[in-house]
Amino acid sequence: MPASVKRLRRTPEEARRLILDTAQELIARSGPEGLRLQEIAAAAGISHPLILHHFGSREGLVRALVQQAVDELRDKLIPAMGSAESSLEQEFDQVFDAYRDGLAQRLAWLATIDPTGEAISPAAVMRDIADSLHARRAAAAPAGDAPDRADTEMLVHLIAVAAFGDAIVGRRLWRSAGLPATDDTDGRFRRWLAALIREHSIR
Amino acid sequence: MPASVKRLRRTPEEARRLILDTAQELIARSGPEGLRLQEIAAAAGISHPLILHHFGSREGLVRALVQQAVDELRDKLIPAMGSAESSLEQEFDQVFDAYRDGLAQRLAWLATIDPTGEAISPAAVMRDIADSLHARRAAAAPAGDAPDRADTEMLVHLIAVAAFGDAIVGRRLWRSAGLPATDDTDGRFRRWLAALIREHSIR
DNA sequence: GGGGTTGCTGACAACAATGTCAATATATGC
DNA sequence: GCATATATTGACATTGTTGTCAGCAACCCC
Repeated sequence: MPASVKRLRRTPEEARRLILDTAQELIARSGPEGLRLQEIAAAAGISHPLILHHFGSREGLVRALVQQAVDELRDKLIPAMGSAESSLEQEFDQVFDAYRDGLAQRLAWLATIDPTGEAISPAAVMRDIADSLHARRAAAAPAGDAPDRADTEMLVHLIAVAAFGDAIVGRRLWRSAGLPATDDTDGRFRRWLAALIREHSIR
Repeated sequence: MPASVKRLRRTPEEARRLILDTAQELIARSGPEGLRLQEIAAAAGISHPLILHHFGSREGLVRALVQQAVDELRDKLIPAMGSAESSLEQEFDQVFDAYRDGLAQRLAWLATIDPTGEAISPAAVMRDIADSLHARRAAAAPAGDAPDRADTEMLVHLIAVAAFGDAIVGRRLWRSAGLPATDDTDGRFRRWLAALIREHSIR
């Protein structure tokens, strides 16, 4: 009759991971609007006070989710834009794919939660990327015709905002343009953009 | 003694406008996350059941807000990209400015609420814009060298996603790049992008 | 194996949010 | 003026959500 209740005991790190991953899945599926502790707990197979135990409050969980999204973006973007060997087209695929699985959605959520952009650490990701790309462009350019540093910064900015915008409203826009919202259309846009950039770099 | 309670009686259209405008302001200020009927009512100087009376439910209000955002974008974008006389730089300013006052934020909210993009009317805005721009490019091009229609579609898509992405994460990215998040930086990016496009169009 | 640390849970408290309803005030038409 | 229609509201019901707390159970260390 003791009905011995088996209870799983995780390390704090495991528990946090489990909770964050579950919350992330829920956000990717139904958006951050209805992110409830009970729902996360049910999906993760735990009780909701456990979330409060590990994150202190709902806001603590939100902060952790946002921080994870920012870290994830950085970890994907730096290798994507830093590799010296891959072609521009391959890099673009990596950058655009980095936003999949709801990452762009979570970042957009962050933007609505924190419109001013003060809450999260700046983390000079873009500068690192610009540094890396600029070094490659300078090396590739003919002697005496080194590209402008500002030009590289603008280029990085364009790729970043375009990839982000495309991830969020791209499909919608294709439909609105009367084109099929398919992977093929996505790919054609990436290749077109790569061609545009290459054309500009060569001058 | 009767303390005759002055009661303002609006037309249904006026009431809906008041509610929508108030809600919109609140969203622009503190994001759509904490959009509560009581809060809107307090800011508008009405009681919260009035909102339910005019929109049926909270979801009805959200639908109306989203529809208004889409309409607003269309009404701003078509004249911005359709005018034949203005320079590319002027057009860009109009397109980028169209997202101000929280419009981009509301559209991003829409994207998180309705990830698939089925809930709202497609409204072939992008096709109309592409049509208009394509006609101008064809007219401007030398005979026998008409630009590709697909090229124009890609161009419109690029401008749209870049402006949208810039509106949401642009400032954040500039900081991350170590550049000042100012109007000047914004303007330099727009002009740089305009130059890139012009360079491409001339070929 | 005994004791301490702590991950974990069920039950409850407190509050907030949407939605309902009867009543009231204001406009309009006659 | 009077009656009708309806915009508007205060009070209430209901439900859901975050947060608290005491106690239970798993693991570690001696």
